[in-house]
Amino acid sequence: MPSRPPASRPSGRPRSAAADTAILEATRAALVDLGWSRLTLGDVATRAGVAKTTLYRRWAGKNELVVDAVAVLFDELELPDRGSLAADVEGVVRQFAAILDRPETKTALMAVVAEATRDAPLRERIRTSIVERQKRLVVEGRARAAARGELPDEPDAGAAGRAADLIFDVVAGAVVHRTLVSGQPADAEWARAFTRLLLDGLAGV
Amino acid sequence: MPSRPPASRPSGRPRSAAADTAILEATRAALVDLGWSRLTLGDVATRAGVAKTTLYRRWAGKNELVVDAVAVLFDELELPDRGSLAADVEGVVRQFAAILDRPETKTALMAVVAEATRDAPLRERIRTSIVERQKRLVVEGRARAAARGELPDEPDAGAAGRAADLIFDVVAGAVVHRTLVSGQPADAEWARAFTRLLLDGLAGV
Amino acid sequence: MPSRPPASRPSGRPRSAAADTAILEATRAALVDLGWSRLTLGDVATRAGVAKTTLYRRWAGKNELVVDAVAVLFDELELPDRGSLAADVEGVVRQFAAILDRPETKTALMAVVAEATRDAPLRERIRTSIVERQKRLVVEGRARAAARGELPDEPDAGAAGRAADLIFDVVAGAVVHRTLVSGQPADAEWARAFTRLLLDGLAGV
Amino acid sequence: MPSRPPASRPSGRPRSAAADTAILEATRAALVDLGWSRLTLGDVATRAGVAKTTLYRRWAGKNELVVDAVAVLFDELELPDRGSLAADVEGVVRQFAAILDRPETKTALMAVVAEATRDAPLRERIRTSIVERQKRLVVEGRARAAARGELPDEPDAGAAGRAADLIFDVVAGAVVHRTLVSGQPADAEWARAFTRLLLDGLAGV
DNA sequence: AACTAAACGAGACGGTACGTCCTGTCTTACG
DNA sequence: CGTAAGACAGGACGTACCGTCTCGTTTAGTT
Repeated sequence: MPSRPPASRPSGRPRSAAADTAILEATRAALVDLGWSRLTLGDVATRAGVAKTTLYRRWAGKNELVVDAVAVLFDELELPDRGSLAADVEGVVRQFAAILDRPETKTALMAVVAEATRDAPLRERIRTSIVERQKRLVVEGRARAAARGELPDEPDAGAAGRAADLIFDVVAGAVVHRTLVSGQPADAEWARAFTRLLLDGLAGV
Repeated sequence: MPSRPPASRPSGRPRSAAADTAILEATRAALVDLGWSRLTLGDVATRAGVAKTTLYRRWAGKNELVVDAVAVLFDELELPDRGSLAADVEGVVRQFAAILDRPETKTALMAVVAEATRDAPLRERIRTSIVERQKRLVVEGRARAAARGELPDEPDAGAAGRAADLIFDVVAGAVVHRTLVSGQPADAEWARAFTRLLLDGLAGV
Repeated sequence: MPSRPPASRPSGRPRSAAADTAILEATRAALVDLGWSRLTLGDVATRAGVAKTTLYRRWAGKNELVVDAVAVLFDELELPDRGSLAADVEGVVRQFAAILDRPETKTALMAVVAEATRDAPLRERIRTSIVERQKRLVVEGRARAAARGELPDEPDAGAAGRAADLIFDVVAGAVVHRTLVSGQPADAEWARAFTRLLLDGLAGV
Repeated sequence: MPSRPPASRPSGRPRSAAADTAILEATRAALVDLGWSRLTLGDVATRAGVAKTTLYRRWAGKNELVVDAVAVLFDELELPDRGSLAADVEGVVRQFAAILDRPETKTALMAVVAEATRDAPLRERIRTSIVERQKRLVVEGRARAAARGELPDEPDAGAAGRAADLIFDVVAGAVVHRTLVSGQPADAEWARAFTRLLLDGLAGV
């Protein structure tokens, strides 16, 4: 994920692959220890046993580095068939909450989102590295629910996409807001209540 | 909102009230111009025509100052009776989206939330200054809907509180996620679709 | 000697005089320990117990700092009446050689002269801080010799100035070249031989 | 002059002779453009169209390289018979002044001398590459003057050597000090005045 | 009207991190 | 094995802010 030079002819000494992974691991460790705002690239470099130049050769700055360091954590999310739409939703909500409960994601996610409000390339990086990548869960879940007959098929691809976007924003937004803004745990009880609301709507609560 | 000294004997020159408002205005202006991360307290002081000491006498640091400067913007939210629960929800969603579209809130809100993940007093300040203060909208809206017969009464106060919390996280989280994380506009069409989902649930979409 | 801001109204906290002297002393100590090329301003600041900013607020860079730190050492030169022109010359030559034998002058003098070849303000600083200030020795010595009848009076002030310049360049240049370029000690024997050459010329050797 | 490896078996690809001269020329060009302190070996390598490794294989560092690059310039000095000792001295002084007026010598000579104060091998390199090599001029000039009967013969070789050292330091030192420390031109008038002083001594001025 | 005590502007202070530059070494592929 | 290319660890650079401090100067409310 670090920016590569034009992939023409690799002349000179090649970049160390070990450095890449060491830097990303060091970044996550530093996030845990220091949080986003007190994390410094000099410290990350030291932790990784790497010179600052090596780090700056690969990433433009703190934001880009942190996005890459954190993005991979969201790939843990999976959607095993739990038998019903409600169980699937509840399951993924609790997985997502668990990831957001980690100190490295907690401190980093909102920070890079904040930075991204004034930095379009960073916004794009977040979108492709995190948002779009996890949207698969919604698509998969809806397909499974449709196969079970719990939801109607959606023949219009455009409408299906918009619906997936909406659902993703609602689910992810609710969990993020609960844990990071309201500062309350998204525990089992909350996941159940949220799932009921999502499936049945306000009237059903 | 700036921290006052123990209100014992006000001896010596009193603090300038003009300085307070000048500082908060300068903070919002600096947020617009520079964004959160490039805002510096020295610059805010200069813009406000105030010495740095004056600023630090009132606020502990950047985070506290920014929370105070931004919190007031959310007080613009109101809930006029638009005739139906759906119209009320859609209205408040669009108001909230409009506030989040301002450059000063956009850049500041997620930044202070990120800082708050490692700073309990700041978390509390956000909760009381912003979150709890706006939760009134949910309570009011539900009461009105109950009066209209659109929603059942909720006799249990505890359950009502939990439901309000949940709904607030879902609504606010969805709008925040849509605009700041996904980076898409929460426009009229989206507000309508979100309202339908919130009221009728997934099955109804 | 550090550059002062326009001496109008001293507003704000005044500069620490202690910092000035601590920095200059630290500079000389660092020159002794490290030599000119390995001296770093960060290290000088640390030795002086001062922040780098404090140092840069007063001096534009390494060269200016070192000139000021070293210039004062040349003020030790004096010209007591030793009874004859030859004795006076020999005395001042040996004093000058002793100063140039110190590690801090040895490493610093030629270095700043080298830098000055591409930096007119620095050249001027060296001229006024060191060269012109010590030229007094030549003027004084010649006056004394004239009083003794060893040298003719020089009625033309312009010619006297040019002669003083020439003599100064010859004396200082010879000692500097002997010690720093040829790398030989300007000891008593050499001082005597040089004095004889200066007074009597090549023919007399 | 670049350090050669033990002259055993020249196995493998031989070193490029063209590289040596290209590097020395590039060094002189860089000295003219940048001066000593801003000259970097990376830049010299680039100018010479050579890799840094090639450069480091031949010279230990900046100082050694610069001494070699500059030393050759002093070989231009010659001592044609100008008919009298005075004319010979004045001629060589003006030649030497002309060489010191070049930007590459001006900036480099004092810099390497300064470095040499803390680096014995470098000091030796300067002595053999520059100082001792040019001392021939003094020896030759004195011999010619003796042949003309302007100076007495010096039968004692040791004394002759010491006298040559002294004269060299006086002449070279005066020109260097005049041009680089005092920052004044060693022009024709100055050369004439200096020559008179050197030949006749202070009393004769 | 004079005194007192805190707030005020200005800006220097000791620090920390920045992102860049250069050094001297190394690791590739090529000749 | 020499070479061009360029990545590497290390370390200094000069700048920007931080949050604190020390000045001299207001500005209220006592005395």
